[in-house]
Amino acid sequence: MTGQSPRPKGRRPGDSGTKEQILDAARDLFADVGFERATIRAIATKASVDPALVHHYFGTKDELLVAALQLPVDPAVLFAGIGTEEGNGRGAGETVVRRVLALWDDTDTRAPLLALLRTAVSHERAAAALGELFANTLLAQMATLADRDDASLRAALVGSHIGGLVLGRYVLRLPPLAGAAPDDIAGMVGPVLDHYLSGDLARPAL
Amino acid sequence: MTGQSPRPKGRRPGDSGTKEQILDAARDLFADVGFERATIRAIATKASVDPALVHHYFGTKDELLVAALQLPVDPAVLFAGIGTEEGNGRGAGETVVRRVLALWDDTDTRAPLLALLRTAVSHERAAAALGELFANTLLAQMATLADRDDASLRAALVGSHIGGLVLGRYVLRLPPLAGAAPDDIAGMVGPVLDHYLSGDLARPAL
DNA sequence: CAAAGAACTCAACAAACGTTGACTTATTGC
DNA sequence: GCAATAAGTCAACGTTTGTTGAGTTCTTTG
Repeated sequence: MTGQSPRPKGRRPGDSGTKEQILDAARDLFADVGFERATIRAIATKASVDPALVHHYFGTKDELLVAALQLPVDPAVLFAGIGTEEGNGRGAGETVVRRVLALWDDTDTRAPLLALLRTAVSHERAAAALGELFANTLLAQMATLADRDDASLRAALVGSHIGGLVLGRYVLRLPPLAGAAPDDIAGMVGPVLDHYLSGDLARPAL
Repeated sequence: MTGQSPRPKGRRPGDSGTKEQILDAARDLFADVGFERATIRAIATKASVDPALVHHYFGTKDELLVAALQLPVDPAVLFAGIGTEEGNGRGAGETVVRRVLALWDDTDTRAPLLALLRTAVSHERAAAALGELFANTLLAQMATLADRDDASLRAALVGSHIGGLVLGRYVLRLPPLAGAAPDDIAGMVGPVLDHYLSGDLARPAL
């Protein structure tokens, strides 16, 4: 092995999915080390590509960020059925927790979500995006509750509890949380979410 | 304004609290923009000091981080009384929430805490520190519950819920959470914490 | 009052960063 | 089949970064 395969110079024949490779690499690195430490050079290397190509496709690094942060999950699906007549009451919260954990336990979907969370905490723009995401989509799904005047507060309580769960299990990796089975967690947290969704906030029935 | 006061060259007379100024500046910047974007030069400028002095005192930037991350709050005080005979049952969770919010609403104590949270999400070392902090000190305060075999799980649930609350109110700034009065939040979240602390996790009394 | 050391600045280092422009190769439209 | 354009590499740019070593001024110790 003397010549270590110097990359060919021009365009590749056929349909190389290079653009997606770059996005995948970017999401992986954003998720692993956050926005600042994920250098364009590292992303390019991971995608087996020249750094200049990243700019050729996405322009500046910030633009690459917003391109990589496009959610692979429709949040409306996550909360589908919450607050409707059938989905209301017992089990709704548990279902949501189970869906969220399933999403985060799958390696493919975890990367972009972790990337979003990591950057949201340090990047003002991503924070706003995540905030709107929770506020709008969760609220929109709380159909039968939407007329209550405290609906957005209820949504915020639910969202923040789920956020804390994710933070503890996947970012901080608190042992009891990271080690527990999804069903167990859903069984314990779900009822609390139900309470936040439809219970009496002032006079809790505990 | 021709000569813009070039700094004197040697040691200052008297007792200049420069070391603390540097730590304060570091905490402010870590809290504002996170670890990576808080450059040593910016910290030094904010502290009205030469960048080299930062190294003179704290060595590498990572060492400055751990020095700045020393909590200004004894977490044991935060959870004092939780799980004891008097503090148990009604009101314990509400008290904790009120204490936590008071801490985060105070600008002086918020900076180092925000710095800790921001860096914990992107820095492996800070994440471990925050994790241990919650696990150990919260657990240690749950006196009467410590013999239960699920004590650490209960502590993790409480900690993650509080973490989510902080995340939503101070980092993402979700309007309903950021705008609510501390007492209102404590009234709604407190009972849930009580449930996590001493309620029946498997068969929730909702 | 001299010597040791702490506090402090200055100038510069090497490395890494995001970004750019010129160039080469394949594909597409007419 | 010939231009226009997209896909791709290469080498280099100007900054900014963390960090260092030498030098200067004050304080402390004996």
